[in-house]
Amino acid sequence: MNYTTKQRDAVEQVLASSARPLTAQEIWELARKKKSGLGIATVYRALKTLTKGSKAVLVEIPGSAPHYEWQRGRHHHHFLCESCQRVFELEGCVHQVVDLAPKKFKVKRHEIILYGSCEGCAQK
Amino acid sequence: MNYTTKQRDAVEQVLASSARPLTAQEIWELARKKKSGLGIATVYRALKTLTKGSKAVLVEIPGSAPHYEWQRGRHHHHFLCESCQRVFELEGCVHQVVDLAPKKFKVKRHEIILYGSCEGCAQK
DNA sequence: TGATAATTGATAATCTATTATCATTATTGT
DNA sequence: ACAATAATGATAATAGATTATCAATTATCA
Repeated sequence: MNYTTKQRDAVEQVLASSARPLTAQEIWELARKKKSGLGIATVYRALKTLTKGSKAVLVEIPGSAPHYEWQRGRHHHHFLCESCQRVFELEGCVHQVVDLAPKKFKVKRHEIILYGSCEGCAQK
Repeated sequence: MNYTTKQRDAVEQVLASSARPLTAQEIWELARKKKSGLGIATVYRALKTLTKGSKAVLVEIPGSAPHYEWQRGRHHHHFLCESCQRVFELEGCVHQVVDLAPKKFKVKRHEIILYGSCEGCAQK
């Protein structure tokens, strides 16, 4: 009940080799170069399997389409370039942000999202 | 070209008197108590006018429906209670978060979102 | 008060990402 | 190679929030 297929391999390879989170569309465009004829539905099916297995993570950034990123384990945050619309991973964290909550609130997780221009777009 | 109506007043009053961001549905339910028969479309029309005029702001939190909050001017962030699904405003900020971006990136704004349980839900 | 133009309520339509459907094709264990 | 079953591709369908449409109602001001 879990065959190995070229379509799944293609999706997994695309995600695993990307330095930044990608949209389902981007993944589709890149993966179909490895497996022509690949359907978008199969991309979603593969993404679903990967996220359920904790191999990939859905990244939701207000103001942009849903992105998917390979699960590399380390805690990090994101940057959305409002010019090219690409999402970048940011290293590190400012853990003190959890102190912004009232003392009686229980903070389980947090997100820090920066918006602006990436290196390439900032130069123009 | 801008009549004063009870429906708009109702929507504005609901938003302006709420301590936390509300969804369009919540605003509708509260505002129709002030103006019976109020339609959801009118709520959206009022929200659109208010946000365009910078009197209200759309608050998007991954994992929850869109919320709207009255524009009170002070910089702040949000907390989503994953139990009751309500969004709360948090006072203050940890400005160092902007340093998470690579030096050549230009950071224009940022969002900090905390997730967990609000006071009421944490007790249960 | 009346004419004029904006607003409203009900609801159909839209939008975008994702899922369901189903006939066809491919993978697996024997 | 073969039967059994899972995976695929094309596309219709779905979901949730918001917008468009349009006849009926209402605010405004001369």
